[in-house]
Order: sequence, then C-alpha cells, then structure tokens
Amino acid sequence: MPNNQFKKGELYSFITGKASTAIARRLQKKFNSADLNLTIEQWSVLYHLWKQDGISQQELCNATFRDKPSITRLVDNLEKLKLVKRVSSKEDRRMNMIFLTAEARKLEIESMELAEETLNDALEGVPADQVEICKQVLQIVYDNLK
Amino acid sequence: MPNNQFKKGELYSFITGKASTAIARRLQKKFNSADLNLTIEQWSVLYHLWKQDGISQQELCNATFRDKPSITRLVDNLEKLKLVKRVSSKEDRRMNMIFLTAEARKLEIESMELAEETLNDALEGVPADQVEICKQVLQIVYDNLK
DNA sequence: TTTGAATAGTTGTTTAACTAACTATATGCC
DNA sequence: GGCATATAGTTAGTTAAACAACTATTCAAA
Repeated sequence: MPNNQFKKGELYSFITGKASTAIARRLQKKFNSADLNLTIEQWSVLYHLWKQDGISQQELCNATFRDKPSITRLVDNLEKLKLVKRVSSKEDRRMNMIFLTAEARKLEIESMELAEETLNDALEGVPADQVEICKQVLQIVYDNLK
Repeated sequence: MPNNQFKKGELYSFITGKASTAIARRLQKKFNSADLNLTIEQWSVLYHLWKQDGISQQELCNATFRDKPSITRLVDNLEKLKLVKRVSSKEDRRMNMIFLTAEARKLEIESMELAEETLNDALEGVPADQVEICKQVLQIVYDNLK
C-alpha cells in the first residue's frame, strides 16, 4: 500500500518549495538592503568555504548539491567579484582548489547574521519541537532522493 | 529573545531548499523518462490550470508564487508547445485569459500520478503525523514571509 | 472630460540550473 | 609502457528567476 499522504491539493507546495523560495527571496532582499552585492547562490558557496576553503570544485558540488557546470559558473562569478581564487592543485592538476580572499572573509559575519535573522522571521510562532520534526522530515526526504 | 532555533550548521538546508530541489529533480527525471516534454515549472502552471482554466496571468502569478515576467515567459513557452492559448478578455482588454488545449488536458492524469509517486518516494519511512507537522510548519513559514 | 494613478502584461539584462559534449589529467590493468 | 576508463573541470544551448523599465488599458477624481 503506498503511503498516499498527499491529497492533490497539498502536493503543489512540497514540490515547488514555496517555503524555501520565500526564505531565499527574503534573504536576498536583506542582502540587497545591506548593500551586500551577493546572490543567494553565491552566498551558498561562500557558506561552505567559510567553514573550510582550499577545497575542490567537486567538493563544492557535493556540499552545495549543485552540478559541475553550476559550480564552474558560480566560481567564475565569485572570481570576477574577487571573492575567491582558483589555485590549481599540485598533487592532481585536474583539480582547482578554491580559496577565499580577504574581501570574502569580511562578509561572513554580516551575511550569517542576516541569514539567522531571516530564519527567525520565517519560524516566528513555530514551536521549537515542531521545527525539529520538520528539519528531520526534510533531511529524510533529501536522503531518500539524493 | 529571538527564537534562535538554528545552529549555524543547520541553517543551510532550510535556506537553499535542498529537499524541494531533490523532489523537483526526481519529478523532472520521471517526466523525462515518461517522454513528458515538460519542465517542472511548466507543469506547475498547468497544475493550476487543470483545477481551473480561463484565469488571468496575474491569477497565475498569485497561484504559482511567481512574478509577472516569469509567467509571461512560461505562458510563451507553453503556447509554443501548444498546451495553452492566450485569449484577450472582453471585459478588460489588459488581461489575457489562459486556456488549456485538448493536448494539455491529456497530460493531467499521467503527470499527477508521477508527482504523487515522487512524493511517496520522498516520504518513504516518514510517519504520517510527522509529515502533517512538516506541512504545517512550511505553511507557517510561507505565511510569515510571503 | 481629461488627467493621474493603478493594474495587466511585455521586454531587456543578468544570474543560475540542467543536459550534453568536450578537454585534460590521472589511474589501473595488460 | 600503453591503452582504456574514470575523474575534474569547461563550454554551449535552453529554460527559468529577479529586477527595472516599458506599453496599454482602466478607473476615479477634479
């Protein structure tokens, strides 16, 4: 028996991700208001580089759940913005190691604060235990499909 | 006191919508395998037209949570595919009423089945009451931000 | 009745996602 | 060593999203 948990009328939002779209738009607006000249996608790459830089583009693909062409272009654009640098690996010359510039490091605190603020806006009025369950469900969904 | 429910390491997925991205990719693959020549975005427009067609582009904007230029182009492409027709409204000539073609009506059942199948894949192993809570949380998030 | 504001939709530009096809380098097997 | 295969990354083409600027139409108030 299929666990047919979705009546037709409810399936739309789950597939189209209206909630995460709304979150991303809100964060982008906050970035723009703060004159952070960054797209959410660029920020999502920096997010992982702030945790650790000097990783390969392939590792960025895995971390950000994007394919290789997407990362190529995001790194292109981040390089144009002088926020990252490609350094060809000496052990394996197929690989580019991606490093943050000093400029990019300056953006971490402000942008992360705006991200946390956005999530607080989003989760206003939601009990913590329900947020916890929601996170768990979304994690299982991701694991089921990735 | 802000309800700081997200530790740094957890905030990424919520903002980038990895779960809904995974769902959309899976559904797109099912469409492609079934030779349904449709993007998920196009499907999301048809989804609302199957419920009721003859609505304006603005109503499609509201229903799909997209802006006007996005709908203009989606309708352009759906028209090229001969799945919808723009009909200028007689009461208000600024408006286009969007109608499904017979061709588009044929796609409803198959594509909806694939969508339900995708959600069943996604929610495999998740108890129904947790799915319910997750839906409620995402609805609140959307309402908080829209 | 005309003028000014609001509404519906379009167009142009930039950024990004996805697929397929491509180059270059590394690896492993004979 | 040489060749097949896998891996890292790039390029090209189509579709879509976000934003700003634009046209056409409607509506309301002076």
